[in-house]
Amino acid sequence: MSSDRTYHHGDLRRAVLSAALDVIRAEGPAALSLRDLARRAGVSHAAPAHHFKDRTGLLTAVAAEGYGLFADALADAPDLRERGVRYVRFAAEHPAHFQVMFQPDLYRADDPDLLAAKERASVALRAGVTGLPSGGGDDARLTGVAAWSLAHGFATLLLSGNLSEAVGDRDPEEVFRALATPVFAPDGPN
Amino acid sequence: MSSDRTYHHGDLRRAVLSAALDVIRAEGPAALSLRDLARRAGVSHAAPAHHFKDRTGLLTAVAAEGYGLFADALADAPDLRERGVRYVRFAAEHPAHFQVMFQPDLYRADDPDLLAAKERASVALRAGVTGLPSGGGDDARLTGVAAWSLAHGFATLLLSGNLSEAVGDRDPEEVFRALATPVFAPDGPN
DNA sequence: GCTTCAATCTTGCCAGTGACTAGATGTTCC
DNA sequence: GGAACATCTAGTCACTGGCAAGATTGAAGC
Repeated sequence: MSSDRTYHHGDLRRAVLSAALDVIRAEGPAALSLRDLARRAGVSHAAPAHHFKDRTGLLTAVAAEGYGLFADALADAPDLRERGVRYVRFAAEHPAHFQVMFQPDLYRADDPDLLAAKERASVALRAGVTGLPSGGGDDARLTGVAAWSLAHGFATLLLSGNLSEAVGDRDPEEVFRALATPVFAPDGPN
Repeated sequence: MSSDRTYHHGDLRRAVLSAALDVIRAEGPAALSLRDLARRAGVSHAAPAHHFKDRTGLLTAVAAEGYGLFADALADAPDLRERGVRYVRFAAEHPAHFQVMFQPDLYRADDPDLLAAKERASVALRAGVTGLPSGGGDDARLTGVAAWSLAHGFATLLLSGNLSEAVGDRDPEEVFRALATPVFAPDGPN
């Protein structure tokens, strides 16, 4: 942070994006105000518009960045259960991104950058499901959706505060690993 | 709808609530505007405030109503899998309620009416989990969280449009029943 | 070095919104 | 029929998103 503010900010795009993530994490996407973000960055109220066009554009950028990070986080998971663990970990570490990503009415779903990142994530998510013992048929697809649902449900319930009682002060990842093991363990008990 | 509008609306509270559900279903909670709802109901812009105090109050009422309907929908489910099916059915039939219920930053979580309804739903959700073969210990709690996560994940992915490919034109309930059967069937295979 | 040009940022403006206040209207109950 | 109350209206204010016009800066070409 340079105190000698010049006319040009330097990296306003990242500054606004980061401030937006802070606000979303703390108060949810509904509390986002472009003017507030501009004030935090120390620029005029119309400056962010040049980088994001409008409020929806900003949220689209958040979602796109989120899907990119998501794809990276899921890559190279050894098995289905571990992929679920990384899914939960991503949600816990990037709650703002995660929240926006799965509320399509907040952003422009047809944005090219977003579509590309989402496709990358989709590939990373699907990889390995077809390598299950049940083969690559309809069963495998159902198994994939079940695994996705389990991880996604745990992640969203966690972020909405609905698991605070069940998880307690334990690491959410570990709780998920424990409950996921009997469900689709590659070599677990049962 | 009476065309002979009188000074008193008759049931403005329900009219605003219903209009709100329509908007949320179509465009999400972010698109809610109290003034728009007032226009739809044919009353002045400040009329809804008497029934809901403010925007947050309206969303609190939506969440409270949702938890009440939710508790009713879950009551008397024969087994854990069927409870999951009803969970998914509720989300599909009441998408607006469901969306708001699980975004606590939208409403006042300490509202008495809401807390009462949520407690009812919580009881209905937990009932039967302790009656599982694994007993009432920590395993049962994990199984309960797993079942909840599975149903909740499927429901939210469904509402966010992420399962349109996997579900196709089939009934979501049936798809869920199919994928849930091997996971925690009361008397299924394995 | 100087000019041109595009990118970035500022200022000013407008319509729409949420929230508040004071007052008007209708209803209920005695 | 009149008082007390719930409900609705009208007016206002601060704030927001979005747009347009202009100012400032940095970079590329000559």
